[in-house]
Amino acid sequence: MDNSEVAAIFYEVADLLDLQGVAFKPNAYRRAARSIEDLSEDLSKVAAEGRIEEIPGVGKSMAKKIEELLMTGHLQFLNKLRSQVPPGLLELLSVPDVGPKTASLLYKELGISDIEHLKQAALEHRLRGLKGFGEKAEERILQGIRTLEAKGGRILLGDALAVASKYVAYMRSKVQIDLISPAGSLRRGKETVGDIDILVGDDDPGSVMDAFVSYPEVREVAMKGPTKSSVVLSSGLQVDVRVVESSSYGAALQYFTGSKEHNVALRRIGVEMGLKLNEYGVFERESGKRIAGQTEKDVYDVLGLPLVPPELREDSGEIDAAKKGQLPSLVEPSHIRGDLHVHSEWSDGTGSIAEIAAEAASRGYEYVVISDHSQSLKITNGLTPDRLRKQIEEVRKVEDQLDGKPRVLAGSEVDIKADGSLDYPAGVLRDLDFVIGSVHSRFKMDKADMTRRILTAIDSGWIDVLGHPTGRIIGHRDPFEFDMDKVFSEAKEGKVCMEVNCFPDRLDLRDSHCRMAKEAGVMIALGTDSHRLEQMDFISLGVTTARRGWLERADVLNTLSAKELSNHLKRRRP
DNA sequence: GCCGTTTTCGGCCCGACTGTTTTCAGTCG
Repeated sequence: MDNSEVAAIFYEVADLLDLQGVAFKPNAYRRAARSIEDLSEDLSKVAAEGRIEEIPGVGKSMAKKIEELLMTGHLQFLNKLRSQVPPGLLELLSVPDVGPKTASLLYKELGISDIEHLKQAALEHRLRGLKGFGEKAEERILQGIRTLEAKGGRILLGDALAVASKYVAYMRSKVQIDLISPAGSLRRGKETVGDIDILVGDDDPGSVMDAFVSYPEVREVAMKGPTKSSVVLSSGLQVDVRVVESSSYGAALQYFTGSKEHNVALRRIGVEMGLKLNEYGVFERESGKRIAGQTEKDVYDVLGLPLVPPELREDSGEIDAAKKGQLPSLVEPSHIRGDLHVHSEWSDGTGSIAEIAAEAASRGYEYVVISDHSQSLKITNGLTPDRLRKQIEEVRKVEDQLDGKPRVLAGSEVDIKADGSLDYPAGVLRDLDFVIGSVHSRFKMDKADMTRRILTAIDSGWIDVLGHPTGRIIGHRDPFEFDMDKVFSEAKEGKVCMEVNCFPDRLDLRDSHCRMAKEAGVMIALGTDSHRLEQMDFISLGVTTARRGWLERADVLNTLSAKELSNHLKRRRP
């Protein structure tokens, strides 16, 4: 039973308690579940060392339940709860506008215990007799079920950013707006987002709202109030906008950026100081006097904290770090001096080496790594040793023509075969400036074999970077299993970097794994895995992921200058 | 069920919007 399984069980307990109308406990379980998810070590290890109760939000009672889960794989308490709540009632909670109160009411009054029956009842107009239910409520629930059936999913950060910037540009074109910014999980840079939040600071909310709902791609206006509106786009994506007076913009931006848990923690600090936080500002409880709100920094200031970067606002240790003045100084886009993973037309990319080099130069990079696929990956037109030698000649030629601005490194994304050997012999690898080793096949190997496979590749001494280390494709392929602790410690030993593959549906390593890698002393290399020139933009998604993983400039390989990089690479050739 | 330089008991974040209410409960973020 791993951490995420224990967390999932606690979430279920919380929902079941909610359905029974139990107060406060549900949130206690949710808080503990979140702490467990964020834990950077195995729960079983924490348990073995008697440190379970050190997990935030876990006390005696939950510690016992965790131990029971780890020992037996079951939880009596959960079984009891399940027997008290009809199966299926849980799924009702996933319907928008159906919360615990409504779900229990539906069950008690109409015996409804799953979405299918709810849909039937709504279609037959059997809901409108219920207390608090009218025609509208019935329609809303039907609409909610349709929305759920239609999408249910979250969209990739890269896609959401594009939608948001288009939307913001539209609103700006329609009406004069003082201040506007995406907020929510989008601003925090989560790898996927469920909806898009936009915050506006303006003293004329009416016209902003009108502009907002007039966006051509709006399919449905779900709600429209004087300061808050919500629409569904034809893609099914929900977009919320909130308008506050410009003088409250900082407080509101803080508030709507979240995360919810981060904000709860901040308000708790506020309460201790006799302050009240809301989207309009920070107020003294006694006098009601407003003491901050213009900027986000002011809000954190009056709480005695430095400004916490949005990417860290997950209540996963950043508040403590802020209190102690130990927030990391995060890596920034401007620190990045090159792209370490780019495909050309030699394999399955589209750009020529000269075009890629020119693109890198136009981005102000000092270097770029050409890293096409190796020979086994036939489907990508992987390079035979012969073609690779020719490509290296071409790389040298282009670099000479540009007088080394940028430096163009001859690299390869070399396949790590099932036995851990590399797809080129040493004689070929020796001619390369930069080697990314990647697993592209046999993802379903068992954990021990996959661990051995990766360790063998690292131990070869040839690879500089382990490419997309977990192999996941967000929403399509789960990460493959291997012993990350072992791999990280071996990588540290061999001075091998882990990649953050910046491709929008990879982001691999992910944020939390970056943090683990840093703690293990492993450097991160950002590579866009570009197959077209414009995809080199993806570097910003990688920087965001690195920031969410608490990485600083010194943790990221591509913050080195060209000279430092080549020294680094020279040092570690076998 | 957790937690505490005000507390080991008594709190537990806060406000907008909707629908159906004739003053507010439920849901959401």
